Amino acid sequence: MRPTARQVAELANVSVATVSYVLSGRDRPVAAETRQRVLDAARQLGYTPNQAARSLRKRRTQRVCLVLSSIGGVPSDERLARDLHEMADARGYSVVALAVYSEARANAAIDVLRGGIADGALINVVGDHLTHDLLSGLAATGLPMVVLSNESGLEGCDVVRTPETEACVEAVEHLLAQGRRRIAFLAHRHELYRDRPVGRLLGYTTALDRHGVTERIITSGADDRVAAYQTATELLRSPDRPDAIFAASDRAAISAIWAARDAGLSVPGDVAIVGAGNIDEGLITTPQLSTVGPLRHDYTDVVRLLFDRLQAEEAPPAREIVRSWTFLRRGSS
Amino acid sequence: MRPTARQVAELANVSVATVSYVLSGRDRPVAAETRQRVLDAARQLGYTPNQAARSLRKRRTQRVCLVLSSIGGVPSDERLARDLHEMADARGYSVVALAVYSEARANAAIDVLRGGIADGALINVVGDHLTHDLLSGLAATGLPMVVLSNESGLEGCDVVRTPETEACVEAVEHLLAQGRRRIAFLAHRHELYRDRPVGRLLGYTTALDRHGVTERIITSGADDRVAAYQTATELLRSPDRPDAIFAASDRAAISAIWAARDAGLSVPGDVAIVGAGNIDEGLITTPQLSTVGPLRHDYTDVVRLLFDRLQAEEAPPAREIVRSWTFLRRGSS
DNA sequence: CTGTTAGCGCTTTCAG
DNA sequence: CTGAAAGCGCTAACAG
Repeated sequence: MRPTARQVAELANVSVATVSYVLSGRDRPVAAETRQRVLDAARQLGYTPNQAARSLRKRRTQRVCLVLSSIGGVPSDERLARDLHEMADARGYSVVALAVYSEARANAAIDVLRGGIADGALINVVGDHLTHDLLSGLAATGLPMVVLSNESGLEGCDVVRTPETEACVEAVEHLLAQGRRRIAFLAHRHELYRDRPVGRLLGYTTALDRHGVTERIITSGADDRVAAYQTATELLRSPDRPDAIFAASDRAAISAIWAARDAGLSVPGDVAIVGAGNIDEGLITTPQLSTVGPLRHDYTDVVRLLFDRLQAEEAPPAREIVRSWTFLRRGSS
Repeated sequence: MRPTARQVAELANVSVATVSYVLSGRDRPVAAETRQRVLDAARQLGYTPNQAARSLRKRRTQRVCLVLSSIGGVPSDERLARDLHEMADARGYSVVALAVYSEARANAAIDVLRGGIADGALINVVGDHLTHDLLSGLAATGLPMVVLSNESGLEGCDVVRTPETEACVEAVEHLLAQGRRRIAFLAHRHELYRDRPVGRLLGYTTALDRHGVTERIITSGADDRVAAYQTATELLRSPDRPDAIFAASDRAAISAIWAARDAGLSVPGDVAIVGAGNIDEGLITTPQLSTVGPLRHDYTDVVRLLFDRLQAEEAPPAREIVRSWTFLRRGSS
């Protein structure tokens, strides 16, 4: 169905080798007139080289793979994807994205990667679908990869850490310092179904533990603006309503601000609200949203890690980047 | 680096053919004991078949490709992606996603598809990066594809239409019927840089034309919640503020509701607000958001189109689906 | 300057 | 029940 180099060669009256040299632009001297014939033939047939054959032969795909929890679930993924695409473009790579969603598909995604879909991978999957073993096994194949994860013991790849737990501790301590004692936490689902607290939830519990506050109000809702609004509304209309809400995502926190306003409560007077992620939208709420997160949303350093690895002669030592997360006090707390 | 079938074969003391038969599970009789030896050897070496080689040989990838404007830009993409993944899973396909972003990358994406990255494609790209010619050229290669587009003249593929223009006309006529005359439109960028109005913007201008209203207030902002908030704020604080805002996205419309409330205006008393897309979040605003959009967010019919095509013996005739879009009056208008 | 040829790693006849 | 061998479409020596 699709034309092959062979057909182009026949049409142009040259060998397939010449077709290959002309079209892949490798520096082999070829007569201008011949080159033109090949180009014409290729255009006429609508020829595009078969990537499977090419990468089988060259043993590289000129592709990188972005592995995410889902397509469009997490706001920061958008920036990560943009920055990756930008650098990939500049270095002549194309980008494909893979969504993990479930544990079953985590295995499938690993197989696709092991099957050689790309020369390298940038992995940002929250939750525990992509187990440590899966990741280690993949790294052990020699696939260049950089993983955004706070898990320990990841070897053979670059790791990007986000000290979110520490930053969340700081945020909750800030609330405690104001005298708030009934602090509710809106969690991401993936942080709830674990045997012990991790990540942002761990920040919450750690801060409370540290200050001898025993009350824990933990609900889900951070994954979803609507759920967050409903949860916050329930919380805020209950007789023993919290005096602070710490949400594991800014989106949920913003919903909480709206829930508070709609319930006739003042923020931060009646209830302080803090989010996580530092999305721009926090600047247009009334009051502006206090949050923990990165000061700048820039993943170029992360992305560079991957391309350094791809273009290195031999595998460089595993590197680690620690992204900076801080508490940003604004009007809502 | 990565083990090949040959190495598995040597370790198991069988031929590569046997390895292939055992691992790809095709129904060739093979002794239980031999099968086990192969399985063990494969496990021991951590063998995963090379997909490039496999699909070169089989002339199919068992993959489908989802082509989007961006990763995580459009809320409806999330549903589309989910539904596609679900059906792909059920039929034994994997899914890779491609983001187009710019015109340059549109060409790159087409090349990747022509290069045979997948057996079929589901394409949902707004704006004009993916030109009619690019799409037609791709369809002409025989690649099974379904395209979400209102453009006419797309041949050789299934097309999914969304009658958004008509639904938008209805929404604006509803505003006009209320006596609103200064109706502002918050547009998506891609609708602004065209020679003539299309899509949702066209709905806006058509309705106004039809009712002899000459005032046009067209701004950008629909792509971005923050920009929408700022734009709406400017609009609403100006001396000749609009009495209605029609936003090309619900996200922007919700920002506009906030902007109105923060400006001390009542919705819909002082200003009516209507969005587009019918996202769930419109149900938790105060007042609830009037919108145009689908009643149910379900893409299984769209996705089925693709898999029907993939699994058909010979190419079925091009089909067309028209998704239903309606005006949903709620509290904000 | 150009053609011939040997694979890349896999699947699938065809022989046994 | 299993192996040998051809070949998917391409690239890269090597030979001319």
